[in-house]
Amino acid sequence: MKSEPDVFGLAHLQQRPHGTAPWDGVRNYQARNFLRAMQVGDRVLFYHSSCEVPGVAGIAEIVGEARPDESQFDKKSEFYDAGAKRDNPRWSLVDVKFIAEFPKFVPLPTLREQPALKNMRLLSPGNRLSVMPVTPAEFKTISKLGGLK
DNA sequence: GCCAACGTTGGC
DNA sequence: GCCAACGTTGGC
Repeated sequence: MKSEPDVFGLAHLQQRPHGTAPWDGVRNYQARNFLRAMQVGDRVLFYHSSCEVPGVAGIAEIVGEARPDESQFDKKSEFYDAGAKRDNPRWSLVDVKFIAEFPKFVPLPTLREQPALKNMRLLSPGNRLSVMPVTPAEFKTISKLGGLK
């Protein structure tokens, strides 16, 4: 899952009560579908985007499966969607919990150097999805680079 | 259903 | 700030 560290980084998640926050504001259908496929207990790589050094900062976990994202109905929200209907919500969110910050931040160029990650979706050209799947092997590789087992 | 225009994301 | 790669919108 991607987020801009200046807006909501891994440190922000850690500081929340119980290290938990709703992952709202996803407004892309593909990303939404990946959110809806998530299950409680799924581990998440927390990626920092649009910043000085983009890369993976650490690990989070899904603690609440997909439910309607209330901000789609909130006219004052930047995520308001006039097309979303109460009886058939268009956008979902999941609840995410902080697990660990990597002892070693894993910068994007390092990810690109790894042969084991050459097929990773995150690294494919033009990738703009803020939520995307990761294989167990990719997860393991990146965790090791980050200094965790 | 096609496609141009436009907006957004995100690395650099 | 630039630009490539999308996704979305709307005219036709």
